[in-house]
Amino acid sequence: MKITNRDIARLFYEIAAYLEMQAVPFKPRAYEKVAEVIENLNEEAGLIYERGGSKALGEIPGVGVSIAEKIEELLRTGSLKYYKELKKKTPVDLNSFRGIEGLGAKSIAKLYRALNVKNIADLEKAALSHKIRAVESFGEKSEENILKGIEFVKKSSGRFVLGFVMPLVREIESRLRGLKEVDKIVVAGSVRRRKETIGDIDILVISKKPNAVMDFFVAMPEVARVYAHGETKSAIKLNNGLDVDLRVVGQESYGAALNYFTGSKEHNVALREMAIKRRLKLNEYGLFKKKSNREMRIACKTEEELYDALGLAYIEPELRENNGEIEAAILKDANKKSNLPKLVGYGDLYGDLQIQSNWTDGANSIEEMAKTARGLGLEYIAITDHTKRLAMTHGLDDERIKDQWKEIDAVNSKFKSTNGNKKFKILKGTECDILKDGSLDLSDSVLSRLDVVGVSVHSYFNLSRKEQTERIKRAMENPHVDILFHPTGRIIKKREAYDIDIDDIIRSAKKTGTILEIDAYPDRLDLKDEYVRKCVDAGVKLTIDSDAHSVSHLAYIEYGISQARRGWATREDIVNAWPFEKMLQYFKR
DNA sequence: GCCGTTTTCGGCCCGACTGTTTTCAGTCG
Repeated sequence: MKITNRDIARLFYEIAAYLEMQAVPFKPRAYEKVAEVIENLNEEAGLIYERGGSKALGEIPGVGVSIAEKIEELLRTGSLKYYKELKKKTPVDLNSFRGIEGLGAKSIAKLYRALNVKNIADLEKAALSHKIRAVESFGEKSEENILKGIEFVKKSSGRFVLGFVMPLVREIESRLRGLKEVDKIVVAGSVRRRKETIGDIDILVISKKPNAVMDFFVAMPEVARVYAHGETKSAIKLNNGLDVDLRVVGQESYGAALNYFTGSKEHNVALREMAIKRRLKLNEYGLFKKKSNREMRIACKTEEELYDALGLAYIEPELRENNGEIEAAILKDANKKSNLPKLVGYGDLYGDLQIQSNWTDGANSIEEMAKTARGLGLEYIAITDHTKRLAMTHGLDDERIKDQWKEIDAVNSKFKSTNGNKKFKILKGTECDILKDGSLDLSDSVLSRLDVVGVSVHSYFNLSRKEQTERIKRAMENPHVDILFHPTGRIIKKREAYDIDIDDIIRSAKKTGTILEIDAYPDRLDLKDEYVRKCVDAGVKLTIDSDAHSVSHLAYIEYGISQARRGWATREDIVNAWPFEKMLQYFKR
């Protein structure tokens, strides 16, 4: 089995937790740090090792002699003795506890020692029978919080964050595309609709020799289990727990099959009802018309044909949730036009307005972030490091941020001198903390000198709905504030959004001219699609930002665009899809 | 266990909240 950087990082995070359980000093931080570095590496550790052996591994920041040896052992044998020994000492299933807020390694260790709690099922049993409150340093309240956490985990389990599994999806797709027996391939299902989390992967292939495709598919190295291995359908489970279905259809039903397997179920049901009204029948094999006791297949080679035959404009996959898209797609007889919006496109963004650098908790320098962004085709970025309230990130204060401006000026003039014709600009920005009372973490005089001011909440998540809403509204009323970053604070599968009145926030954004962000980081996607649509309807402008903390995160902006499209947003709704000067004019002056 | 040097070992992002205590450990960002 090939060991990826993700595998190594995950193992090191676990080692850190096991060491933490034993109260080993400092080592946990060392493993955590190196896990983070490896997770964000641009090159696979396996390739680095092939190129330069353990010496090259040692050049990775955070990797010393001991960790280089461990990576080497992992790459060569696929497992790690040190990890196994640690796990033997406290044999708890760490992954099953992930997502339970407030329960860290030390607490898990205590519960294991006192009650032999090894996984989330044990934990739930212990909490329900009130055994946890009897353990030292736990009480009634902690028991309650644990049960709440378990509820949250149950709700989000079994699903995968789209942006985190997409690299694997694309790898499998391109492998299959490379087979000579494959004529056409599309990943359908919720991946194609770009849902924020996916339950499984549905792949559709056109092939005249399906057996060869299926044999290859079930024999891939990541396959943990084969559920089915047939001529038209195979199903597997990957070693990361993700289920993948592969279906082979003939060219003649491709459009209908793609539509059927893309879903959503609700969208398909509504389409079938439309077909029935027109005396047609729609299924995964085609759209059929009855003619003198025989069924005739009409219009199924492409999805466009299919929709057209039903009197509809083509509906983008991101909209197919039966949330009004079918009604909007109805073609009016005279000019064949529909009410569907022209969605913002995947190549439509000019810039990125939330990026962290190594001035705070980012991994790369301002110049490195800028170069990578320019390589991705962007024309500008804003550097928006944290402010001092976020002590852990060594957030900037009124003085340090001025030092940062000097560096930004220097990098900007460097770009100018070395790239005369190609324009690229770094804007001076901030991700300024909103304090408990809605005031801001930088002075107004500093804020007024920035090109772009983003504000966000990182503390006091538990305020009442009223207090939290008022707090954020007060921040938006500040005349220097341009953007509210990740407005609801949710982290998918990890943390619920804080309690706010989103409609009130949107009204206030409209009134104050504040832009709301679609944070594109894969497990944030904040605002979510439903709220994006509310903004679009209310005429509140949006921005799509990567929230990158390293150069490898800059490409995440794609998932923010998906979220915007799922929220029916057009180019007109997204300020960083506008020409630069037009966007600047929209910012509060 | 790593790093940065003061080349051989001391220091390691830190402040605030929460729930448990009654002075603090654990967790989070």
